[in-house]
Amino acid sequence: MTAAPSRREEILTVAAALFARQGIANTTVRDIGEEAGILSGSLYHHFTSKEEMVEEIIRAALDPDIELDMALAQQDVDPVQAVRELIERALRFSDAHPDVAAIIADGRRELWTTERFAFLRSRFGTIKTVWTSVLERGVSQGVFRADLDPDLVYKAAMGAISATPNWYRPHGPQPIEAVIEQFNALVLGGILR
Amino acid sequence: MTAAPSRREEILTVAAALFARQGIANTTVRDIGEEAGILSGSLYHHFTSKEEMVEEIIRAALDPDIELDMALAQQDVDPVQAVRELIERALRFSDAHPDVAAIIADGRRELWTTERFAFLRSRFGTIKTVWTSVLERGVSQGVFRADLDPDLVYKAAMGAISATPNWYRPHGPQPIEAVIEQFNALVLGGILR
DNA sequence: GTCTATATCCCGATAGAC
DNA sequence: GTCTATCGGGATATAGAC
Repeated sequence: MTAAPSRREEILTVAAALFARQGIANTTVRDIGEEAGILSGSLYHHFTSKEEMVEEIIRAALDPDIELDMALAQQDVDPVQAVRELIERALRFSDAHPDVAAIIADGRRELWTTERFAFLRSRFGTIKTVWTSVLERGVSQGVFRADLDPDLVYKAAMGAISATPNWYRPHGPQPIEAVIEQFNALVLGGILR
Repeated sequence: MTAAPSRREEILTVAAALFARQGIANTTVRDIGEEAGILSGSLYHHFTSKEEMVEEIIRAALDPDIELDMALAQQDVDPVQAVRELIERALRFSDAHPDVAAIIADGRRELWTTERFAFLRSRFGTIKTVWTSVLERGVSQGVFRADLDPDLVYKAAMGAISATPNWYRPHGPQPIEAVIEQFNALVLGGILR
């Protein structure tokens, strides 16, 4: 019962695929027009700029679960279980929104330094805070190794997760659950006392 | 007793810094000229194209230790020790050649799809083979977990390592040895039986 | 070896007809 | 809502004087 996609949404879908495959800067508005069956000039009836398309693509994928981010942080949840959920949530995002995951990972430098995408920095800042506070709690509870550097563990784990768009394909031979399983074993094995 | 750098080398040094900071596509030959104290047109007396600069920068950093890559693979080295060395070698590269590490990580899509940089694909293909064969040997020897997926472990570890240029700064507060130590504990803890 | 000057191309974006 | 036509700008690269 999904409503028929508006022309605007159709265009964003093909644009997202192009941005993910070729990178934002290497995708021209003429590319997008060609793929969408429209002339590049006509795109500007729907959008005011290419940047606006990028922003809308990213926001559409990010917005739905904003409120879930903080849930695991300050609580009295088991740190081990919290780490599992953080890993699963991040990997399921790459599975559900592979184009956006690729766009964010690949366009990192470009997006991070553009005023328009400041919301991305703050969003990932929040995610980092959640990770490190969970890790710190695990250390102080003696369930994670005492010599563990929460900041570095976050960077390493997020680095590995951010790279998944380079090789993971949704609906491919490897189910996302298997990837989650391996990541859980890898990360938890690496940090448990 | 290092020889005085040639003009060519001077230019490549500032170009590498710009490519690492701004990305290859976002760095213009005018940027490079300005930073090197030369006009953009004059750069073409030294180089035939911007691509040539990129290639020479990468090759200069990569070439020296080509022959060391295969050393750890087929041997009868202890798999645990081999993993330690693979991690250390990769991280020391990011420490010794931070600009090139950043250029390769950030320019991945662009470089990987350009004929001129096919040598990069083959180079990293070799590295992957070494990692996975070491991991497989560890599994079959019963020292690594039996359910471990060598391919995925390589991708995760390399993803984390490739992201280090985003946050690690040579000569910064954190010595590379500390980073190596943490990565070793993290990865080995994650894969040991 | 560097500068002056510019060719050539492609990009994002706009204006107005239909 | 799409097309025709094009502007204005910035990119790589070149030609020839000094």
